[in-house]
Amino acid sequence: MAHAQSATKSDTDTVSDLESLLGYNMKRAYLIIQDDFRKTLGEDGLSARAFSALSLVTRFPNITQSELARKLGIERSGLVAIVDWLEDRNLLARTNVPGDRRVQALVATKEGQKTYQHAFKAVLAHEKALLSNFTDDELKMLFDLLQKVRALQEKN
Amino acid sequence: MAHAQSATKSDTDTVSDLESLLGYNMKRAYLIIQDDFRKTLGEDGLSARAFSALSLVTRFPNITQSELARKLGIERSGLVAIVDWLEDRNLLARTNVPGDRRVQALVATKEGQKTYQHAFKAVLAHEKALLSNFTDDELKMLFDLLQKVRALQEKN
DNA sequence: TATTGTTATACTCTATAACTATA
DNA sequence: TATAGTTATAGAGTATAACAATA
Repeated sequence: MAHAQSATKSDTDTVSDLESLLGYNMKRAYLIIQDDFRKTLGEDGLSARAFSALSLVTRFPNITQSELARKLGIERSGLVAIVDWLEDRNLLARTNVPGDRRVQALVATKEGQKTYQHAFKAVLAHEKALLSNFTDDELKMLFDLLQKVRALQEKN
Repeated sequence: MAHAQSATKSDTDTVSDLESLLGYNMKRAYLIIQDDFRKTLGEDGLSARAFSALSLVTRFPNITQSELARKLGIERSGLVAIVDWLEDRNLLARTNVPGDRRVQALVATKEGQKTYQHAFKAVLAHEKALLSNFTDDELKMLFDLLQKVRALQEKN
């Protein structure tokens, strides 16, 4: 992807060809956002994983762990620790499902819902502040283009 | 960042508010590119870290490990294993620097340079293929916007 | 005192494989 | 046989702290 080369002649001295790869640019940009996220929710706050999981459980009450793992794009096994962590803090609960005793339907507690709404607002506000020098058009463009990348892998 | 909402009314049923966060979109998009990268260079090929390190050593011969770590945005200590790995495969060498015996200047071997050039071309070609349904304008936009995100954190 | 490279160590994230209890 | 949740385990990737050699 030989783009992003609005580089002047003199940049040739300092710019590496990594800069012309989307993967490299994406990783570096992502790390900045990720760092901001962590600062926002704090040392002992929700991890990105817990945040996403809690979000989806809030949005889809009684979702199963398998289904949640699928939506998050991780393995079932990896979800156990996340759900344990959230359950330990009384943010969500595993509940029995009449008719299929294998399944553990997940529901957010009142506290979990409140915690999530609070965290979501904080993250949104911090992103807004971080990206304050982007125009609305630029932000829309960025979201749309990232969505287009994500669409390359249809499954949901 | 309440963008990316070209969502229709009916999407409200299936879309979570995670979709309105840049961090979430960036992570999902990045994982797709990262996955493609790994498939490109194969099981026993260069890792992203080794690829980036080899690239910078090729681009900046005699770079020190401290300087390389700084450019990669990782700790000095983390670089040791990467350099060991590359040195074991005869892709680069640690060399003594007359005048400062603390420093280990890194230089790519002939084989390292060849390996990198080959890998770079492969990654570029795979990215191009992966993103074949993006217009040139879209790609330029995406690169520019990611650069703008990266610029939020000036340090090199 | 400060810096370079290094080791030891630990933590997060993730995957694979195998188990159990159900279906 | 197949599925949901779980456990055990291992491998990246990364960070912090401390050390030896050198400046």
